[in-house]
Amino acid sequence: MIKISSFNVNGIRAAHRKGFVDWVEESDPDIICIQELRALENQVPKQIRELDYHENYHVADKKGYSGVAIYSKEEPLKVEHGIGVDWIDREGRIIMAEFEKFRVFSIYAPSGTTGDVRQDMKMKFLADFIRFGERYANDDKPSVFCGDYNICHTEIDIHNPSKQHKTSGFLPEERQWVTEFLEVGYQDVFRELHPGEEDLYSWWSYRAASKERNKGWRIDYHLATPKMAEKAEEAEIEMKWDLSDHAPVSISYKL
Amino acid sequence: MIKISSFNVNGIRAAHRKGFVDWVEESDPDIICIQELRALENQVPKQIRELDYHENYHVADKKGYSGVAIYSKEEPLKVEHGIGVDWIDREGRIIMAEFEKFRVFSIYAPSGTTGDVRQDMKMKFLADFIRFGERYANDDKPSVFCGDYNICHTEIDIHNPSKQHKTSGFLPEERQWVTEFLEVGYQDVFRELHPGEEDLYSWWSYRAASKERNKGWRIDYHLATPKMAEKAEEAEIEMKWDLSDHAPVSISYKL
DNA sequence: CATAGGATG
DNA sequence: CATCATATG
Repeated sequence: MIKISSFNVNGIRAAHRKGFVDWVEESDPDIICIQELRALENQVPKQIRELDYHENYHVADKKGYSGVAIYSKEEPLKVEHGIGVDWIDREGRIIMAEFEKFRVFSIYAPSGTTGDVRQDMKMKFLADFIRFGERYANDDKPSVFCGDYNICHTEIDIHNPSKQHKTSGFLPEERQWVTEFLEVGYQDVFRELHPGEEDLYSWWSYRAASKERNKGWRIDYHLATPKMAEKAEEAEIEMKWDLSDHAPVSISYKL
Repeated sequence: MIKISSFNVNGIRAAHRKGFVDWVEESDPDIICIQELRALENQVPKQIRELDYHENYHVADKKGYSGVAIYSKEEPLKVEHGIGVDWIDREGRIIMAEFEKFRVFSIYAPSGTTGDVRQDMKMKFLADFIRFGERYANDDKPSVFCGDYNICHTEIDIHNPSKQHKTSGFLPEERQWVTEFLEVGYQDVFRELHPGEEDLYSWWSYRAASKERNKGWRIDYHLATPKMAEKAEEAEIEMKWDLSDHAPVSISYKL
């Protein structure tokens, strides 16, 4: 069994102060897909770097902004950064680690909440990203795209859906994009293991005590090819840790 | 007896979080000369504004920067802001409150620690300020200029003096300026009440545990005309409070 | 080392 | 509401 966790840490240094290392030791994932590192590699706290994982990073040009990583107990056979689109790759949003039996991606899609300019870039990112996804959809080697997509797919993925139809992250065109990505050949592994189950979220606003009231959004996914998804056994959102505004989404695969 | 406190709060909002109101209630000064407010008047915490003091402010153009105030139990007969030099007055460094029997000033001299440009401005400020001091030196009404001058006068006003002769705040020309200000007709009231006494400081760097080791500087003064200084009875640096990197310098005058 | 404001989420 | 960068001290 391989346990893979997807976790937007909202600043690895902040998460470290709140007990990131305790989480790693207790949850003990084999692979951790990190998003929003908000640090350069050499700014990652020493206690984290001393964990028994191979670390691979893809950071943004801009300091303190974005950045993804994959930590793995096993050393990857190959690591790739970005998707080959310059402006995207300078924002540190995609990294891939290839192992003998599968590939893992750590993905951080742009947020569109700050206005039209960023919303337009988000949609551009998504358009390019779907083509990137097509490259791996029919490959013999199973793949899983873990990360923060900043989109809730369906009404049960967001609290108070009726009031959110004009909110970035739940716009019709964004939700449609998730549907299209699934049509390319990916499966929403967490949802398949918890079909129809309500009130399962992976992000809560820091405002208005959203987490204690569980007024959240499910925007962090494992999107996997069928050969990967069929191996999934158990999926959990690790809500008990308060390390970030997101919670780790951890899934065990029988590989 | 009138107790006047001079206190660089290093951000009134931060000082408030650490118990500024407790200090006011326990120390109970009649007049508080505040420096480095680092807030607009309407950003001052409500609990402070609800204290039983008349408040008068002189803030900087730049938000979160500099700013002085005088809080007084009695309402001033007159309040004046600045010294009539535009660039100085836009930095919120001087306010005067006039009462029946005396005048009080709250002064915040520039720091020169960030480099030559600011050091030059500090010396320019001091040159203009000495002319401002001359206006009140021979006035019948006693005056006291309370504040943070960012200068240690003599070797006993700074820890480790032999190593500081090239440090902004203890440069020969700065120390000479204090001497000249005294020659204009002001007295260093705290020092006159504690002549020759060592290890009396009003500021400690936040670095290297300077305060617990009492590795400080005395840069906050009551500089008073003779008619004011002769009324001083008791002077204390209130080190027990940890509200700022400075401590309040409180002197009681028999007026 | 600490306080602010500003950008970003 | 929170994290980070930058200016200032």
